[in-house]
Amino acid sequence: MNIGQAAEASGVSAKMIRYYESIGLIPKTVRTEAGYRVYSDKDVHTLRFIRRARDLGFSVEQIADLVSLWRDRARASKDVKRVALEHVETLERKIAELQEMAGTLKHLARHCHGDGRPDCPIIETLANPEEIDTPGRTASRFGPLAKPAART
Amino acid sequence: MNIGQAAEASGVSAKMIRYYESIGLIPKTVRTEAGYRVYSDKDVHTLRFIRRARDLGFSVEQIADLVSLWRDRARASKDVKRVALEHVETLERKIAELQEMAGTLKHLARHCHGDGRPDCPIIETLANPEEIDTPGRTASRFGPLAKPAART
DNA sequence: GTGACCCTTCCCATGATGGGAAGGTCAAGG
DNA sequence: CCTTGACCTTCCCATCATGGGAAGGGTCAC
Repeated sequence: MNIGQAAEASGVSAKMIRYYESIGLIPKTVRTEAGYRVYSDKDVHTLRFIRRARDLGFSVEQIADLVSLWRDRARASKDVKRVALEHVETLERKIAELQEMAGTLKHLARHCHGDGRPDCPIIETLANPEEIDTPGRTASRFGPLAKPAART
Repeated sequence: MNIGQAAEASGVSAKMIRYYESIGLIPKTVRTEAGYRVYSDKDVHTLRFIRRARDLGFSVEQIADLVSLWRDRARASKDVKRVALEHVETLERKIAELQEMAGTLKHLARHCHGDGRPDCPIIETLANPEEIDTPGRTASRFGPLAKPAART
């Protein structure tokens, strides 16, 4: 099977297959005399594994770990679980970060007329974070400002 | 004020200030005879605006829009609101995507012993997505597979 | 043998950011 | 006046996973 067919069958683009090979995530394949890469069904199976792991958001580095755990029939399931749960933590941190952004924006947008007039708490808060809208009740969502943190 | 002081005062790194200038997000500054960039308090104010917008996850492109709306005293608040709500939608799509990943993984991890034994539904599902764990009750979280979508 | 595809490698771009090198500038203290 | 250290300048490279595209060669069916 050529790379195009392997790509089709696995859902991983030919470009990415070559890339994964170049970084060592998958081994170098056999080549035809003309230099074409040749893939077996087993290779396609591996590629599918990789694609599913990507779909779950694992980094290539983590996938390398997962693939080698997969290959290792004496693996300890706790090692797999650890990789997975670490990733879950990363995902949840990211989710919380995005939720904070969305929450702040929705709060601001709720108080923006959204008509032809120029006054707008969104722009005003960006310009001057001292909680100008709804003075009093609502706690400052923009106080310490979504931490300058992990810009991932 | 030199770039280092402007960076300090605004929370935007000197590197990024130069970058923002290079892509036209902020105008070219005055320079001293020696070629040093010089910043005013007004410039720092703009940089702070930009930083807050970044903290809320706006792209540089959106920030360019926001800055020009900010400058435009005849702006319509609906234009600001539109930019904000579009971004909220993007954030929420992203959040949903990450939540699906995290949900799937937590589900799988819940059924993984996480001990020294090799059998592990996480790796097995990656290898063969035909819902091997808890056969029966639980709906396939891995059926159509987290869509190959937006790998942002 | 020719056209329609396929494959190869190589380079470039993305987005926002940091690292670092090589060299110029400035202010303070000796 | 000169040195030193902190700052500035530009330029290039790296990140991460992915796609685009060019230039050149291979394969196959008609």
